[in-house]
Amino acid sequence: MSPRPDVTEARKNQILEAAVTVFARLGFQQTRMDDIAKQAGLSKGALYLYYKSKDTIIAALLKYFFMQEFKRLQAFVEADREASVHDQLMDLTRQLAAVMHWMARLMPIAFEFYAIAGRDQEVRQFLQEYYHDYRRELARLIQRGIERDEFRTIDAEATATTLAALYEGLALLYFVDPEAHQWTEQVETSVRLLLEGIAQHAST
Amino acid sequence: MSPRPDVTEARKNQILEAAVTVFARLGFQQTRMDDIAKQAGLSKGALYLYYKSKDTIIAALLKYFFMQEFKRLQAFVEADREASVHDQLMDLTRQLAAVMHWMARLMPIAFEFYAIAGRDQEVRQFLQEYYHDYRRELARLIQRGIERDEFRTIDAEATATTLAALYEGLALLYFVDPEAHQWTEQVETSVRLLLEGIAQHAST
Amino acid sequence: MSPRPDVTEARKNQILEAAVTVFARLGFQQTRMDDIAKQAGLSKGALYLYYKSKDTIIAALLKYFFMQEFKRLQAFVEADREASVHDQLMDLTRQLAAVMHWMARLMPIAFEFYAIAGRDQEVRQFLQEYYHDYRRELARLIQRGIERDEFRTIDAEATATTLAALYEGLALLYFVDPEAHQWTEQVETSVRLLLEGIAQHAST
Amino acid sequence: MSPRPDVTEARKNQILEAAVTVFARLGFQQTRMDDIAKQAGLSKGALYLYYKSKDTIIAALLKYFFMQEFKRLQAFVEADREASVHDQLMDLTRQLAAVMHWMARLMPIAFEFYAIAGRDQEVRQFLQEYYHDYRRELARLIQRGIERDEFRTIDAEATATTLAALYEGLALLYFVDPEAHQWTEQVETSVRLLLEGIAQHAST
DNA sequence: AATGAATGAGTTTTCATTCAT
DNA sequence: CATGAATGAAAACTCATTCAT
Repeated sequence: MSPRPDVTEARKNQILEAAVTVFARLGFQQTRMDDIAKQAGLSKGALYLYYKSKDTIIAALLKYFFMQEFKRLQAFVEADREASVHDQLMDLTRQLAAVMHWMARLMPIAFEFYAIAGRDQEVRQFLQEYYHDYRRELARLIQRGIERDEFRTIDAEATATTLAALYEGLALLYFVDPEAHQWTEQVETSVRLLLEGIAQHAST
Repeated sequence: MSPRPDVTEARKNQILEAAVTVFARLGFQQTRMDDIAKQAGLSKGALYLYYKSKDTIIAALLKYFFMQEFKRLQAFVEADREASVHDQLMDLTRQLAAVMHWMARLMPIAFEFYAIAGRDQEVRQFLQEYYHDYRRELARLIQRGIERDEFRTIDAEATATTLAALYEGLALLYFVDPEAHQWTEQVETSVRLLLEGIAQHAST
Repeated sequence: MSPRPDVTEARKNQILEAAVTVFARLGFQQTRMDDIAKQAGLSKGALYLYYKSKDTIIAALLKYFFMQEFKRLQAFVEADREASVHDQLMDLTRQLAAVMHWMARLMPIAFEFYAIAGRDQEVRQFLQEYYHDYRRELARLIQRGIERDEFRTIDAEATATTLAALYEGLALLYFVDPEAHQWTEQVETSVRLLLEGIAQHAST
Repeated sequence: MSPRPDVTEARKNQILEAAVTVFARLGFQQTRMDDIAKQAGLSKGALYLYYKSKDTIIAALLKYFFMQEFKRLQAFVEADREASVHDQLMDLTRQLAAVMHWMARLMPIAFEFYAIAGRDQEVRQFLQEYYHDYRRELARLIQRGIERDEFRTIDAEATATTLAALYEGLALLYFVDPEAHQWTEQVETSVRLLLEGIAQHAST
């Protein structure tokens, strides 16, 4: 309605993206409002027009950050693919391996959020929901595999949790030491071991 | 005989233990030197008699913290047990599940260290060595399983990495949402799935 | 035309002048940043916008302080006066006597700089240059007196040094005990004694 | 009387001498009680058995420091010499030049005392007495010169002040830049100029 | 008398936040 | 809307002084 289109949303994202970049490099604490402002190409004052405080930026980032991650998974699962679930999961895995290097740059942010979750109820709750949804999507996929007789009659939920844990753990290990292994292969091998544990003997 | 025995070692540990407690609750940044001092039952000045700075305490904590963790694993692996490797790993897993609640309290510290590793070469290197050693111990155990024909001829290294990742991931998920599952069972189920993936068919 | 003119230079001087006042009263060490801020009519934080640290203020003050002093002398010497050099030096002396009371207030600052010169190469070097220039100006004047046959053929440099030493010493004695003498007369008498020592007999 | 001789005086001097050394190098403020203790070969606690506080040490030093200086002059003047006063003063001057290098090391302490005098009545008063006595001794000598007809009928007091100022000023200039001149000659030249100003024509 | 571990008040410096322009 | 100069609360760290041994 207003003659000028609402620039607010754009600015808020501009700030969040700047924040991601700087936070990833310096951490929440070491990052100055000036750093974010400079990275966003705005003045320090402008930040406060869009976010009430540094903490508000961090809180908004929490959602922005994990939302993006979740959408990737969801998009994958919702694509009603014709391939076997086994192949779909290997696809998902390969995709993960492919973006690992890029993700590692952002992982310090995730770790800081995990650390904060230990003392902040709201952050913890958000992460709980995130992981709940994340596992639900995986479980849905695995359930499909059971129904198609690709997998044994296992607990889809528990298996999804296992897979999610494996992904998280591999990402952590990769982050700590990207040179330690041929991670692309390692990730595939890890998931293949798991899939063999849940496969019908026929598939072995 | 000497009038005053050297209390330096004792004090340093006293401070580190206090630091663990407070850091876990408040995080590195939110924790004031006064908080550590109070928790240790010392004055702020006394802290500086034993550690040059807050950062020095954190650096000392890094070693103290992961060393303890590693010793637990090492003690387990070195015990030359007669049980099957499968049973040993399930034992290790159950032990992990048993201390998970206790560990979760300390995980924020670990997460902060991971976050710092992203920007501090020394911390990163320390963690690399830690995980390297950690995986090596697990690989040793798994290799034993292969030699005893319990497991298929798999890559012991890659499998150890998988197991380590699984442990880390499960600990993370537990930390975020301790109520989400019957974690004791979940952890066992997860590892059992993996073990089935690597077992000789005879064991299925 | 620009909305806000650059106040940096003004602020820096404002701070230096405040610093002179407070340092003279309390000394470098006893002076709190808050004292300078209050004296300057600024906040403590503002000080740090213009000077990196307390030491930076002190360093800037060193130059500001002695520069002013030197300019006074230089202005005097450069004025190509027609009076005899003897009369010019007596003029300079009377001028010194006149501002002595005002200078005494600032002398604690000078003394602190001298003390620091004992352990700081940069400060020492600055003072060396200051006194070098100071003596050179006096020597120039005295040389003029020799050329005009007012003075005997003496070493102008050595005499300038003598005069400078006399000035410094008298200022010191005045500072320590302003009531001890009729200083205005004392200073004139002292310099007159010296001038008689260097005068051609004709002037006796 | 007591079986053990009183060690208190010895200890107090031991501490003062240590203090002189360290203060000269580091300044009053930068010097830690630990530095003095170490230099004196005592423990920090021991210092407090003999001096109530750091300030008490500094206060005691003030007396110790200038007293030594004064004794040197007094010893010189009291020696009822047969030489002409002119020669005696030149002797005194040469003696000054000879110890200048050694004195320079201690001058930072003197400067700190001068600076403190600006804000501490007690210190100022002590210095006033010191310089009063100092000038009186010189005046006594000069008066002798007048009585012996070596000097013109000048104001002995004012001349003593002039000479004292000259000494102080030369010491200051030497301290700031020991390489600037052949100071030994400079000092003699300076005083000779003055003496020529006060001499009877006969002696010129 | 002597020690040196412990104390805690005091100071510099930083930086999120505000607000006059 | 946007700016960036100014604010001042907060915290790491120091070191003179104390006191149990």
